[in-house]
Amino acid sequence: MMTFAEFQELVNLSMEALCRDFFRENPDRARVKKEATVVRNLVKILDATLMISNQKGFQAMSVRDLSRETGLSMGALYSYISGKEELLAIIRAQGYRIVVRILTGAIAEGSDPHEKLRQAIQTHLYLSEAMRAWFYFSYMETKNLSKEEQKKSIQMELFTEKLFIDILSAGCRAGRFRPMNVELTAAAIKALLQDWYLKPWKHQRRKVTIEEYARFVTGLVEAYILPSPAAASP
Amino acid sequence: MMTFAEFQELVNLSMEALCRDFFRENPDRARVKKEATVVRNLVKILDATLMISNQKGFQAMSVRDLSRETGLSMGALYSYISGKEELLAIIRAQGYRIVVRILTGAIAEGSDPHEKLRQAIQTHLYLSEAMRAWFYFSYMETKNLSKEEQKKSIQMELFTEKLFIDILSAGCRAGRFRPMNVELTAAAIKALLQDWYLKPWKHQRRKVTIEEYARFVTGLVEAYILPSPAAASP
DNA sequence: GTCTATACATAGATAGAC
DNA sequence: GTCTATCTATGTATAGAC
Repeated sequence: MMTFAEFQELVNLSMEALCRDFFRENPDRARVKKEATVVRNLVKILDATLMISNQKGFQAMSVRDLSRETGLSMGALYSYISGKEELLAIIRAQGYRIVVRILTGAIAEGSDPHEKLRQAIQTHLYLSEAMRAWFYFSYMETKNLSKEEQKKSIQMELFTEKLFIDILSAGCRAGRFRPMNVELTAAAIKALLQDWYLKPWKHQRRKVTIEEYARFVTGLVEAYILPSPAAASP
Repeated sequence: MMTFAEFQELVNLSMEALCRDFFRENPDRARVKKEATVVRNLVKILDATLMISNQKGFQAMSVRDLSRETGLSMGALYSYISGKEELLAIIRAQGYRIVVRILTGAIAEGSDPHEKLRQAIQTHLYLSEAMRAWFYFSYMETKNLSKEEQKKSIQMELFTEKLFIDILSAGCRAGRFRPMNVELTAAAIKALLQDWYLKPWKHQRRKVTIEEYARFVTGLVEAYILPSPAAASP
């Protein structure tokens, strides 16, 4: 299996790459035109937004906070973003694209259900670690968004959960996994994976590495879904 | 095992009982003196706070929102609370007291580790369902609190987790459970229990009852911690 | 006890100089 | 491209009539 360091190197998830993509797709969005400048400042703005929001909440973050943290004046800030609301849309949309791309790519690789499941658990964990601030933000702020944005958030949760549901279902049909409620099981897997980035303080304090955590979750899930040795032999 | 309806009837967790307790302990806190009035309005205020905050976040809830929702004028509101901040303190403190009381009480009842574990899982779930708004609020707003209040929140998470750690440890020592990383296992149980109130929409949509969910979590955890039949027999 | 009216601070956003 | 100064809306909180 891949280590987290290898994963992080393999997929370039830097905020810079993300902002460059965004600028090239929406070149006329900002008042400023030079790519290098836009990317440089957009990186600052988005990084600062995630950091401040994850400390005290997006709503509590004022644009003045953002100005102080980025070193840009109020006026400069508003030449890159149309307002606070747009920040939410950019962050969410760019994040989702990456998540969909990486997760579906990783799962396609696996051959049998068992291997696919391990791969999905590990990739989901690694991805959330590489984009921890984004995942945390996305989870915590969802309920404060507009109804429409909330819907997209829920769709994303259900999309990633569906990846697990499909793997589990395929495994059941193939007789590799024992019969089970695949929806509940997939929901449980999601909850375990989310706990990693929702409570970083807990795992840091106990010095649990992400590789250990991946093995633990895999073991816990497998103990539940694999046919027990006793039942399988006769 | 007890059903949720029975649990809810057994322990009276109404907001009214909670507010009455609070008033009797802090009789000189509010400007208003008549118990019936204070309790009646405090119930309105706290209920409204939880409802609005859980929809758009505590920070985004204005005192004017609170005034509209409770039917009390701004002036009247401020004769029950000293400010928005105090609301947080009241809600958190009263909630914690109840959680500690109910959980420790329920776990003391169980005899052996296995029974205690089931009891703890079920009670934690039922309690979070009976006080769903409070649990959701507590989870979502923690990161937005003052450093000191955050510490109390984390202590609470660790306290309830410790209940599970102790049960698991006792079970391991008694040879009833197989050897395991009890801290990781307890953390996983917490994550599964929290998922119930963090994503009510998911379970509602799938028509999963809380009794079913309790059985599912118990089954999942037991599959992991019980010595496997194959390993146990020789 | 409850209300209305209001003070005062801070928020988001923009105009126009440089 | 970036800054400072400023507008307007909204927020928390209080004073004082009833």
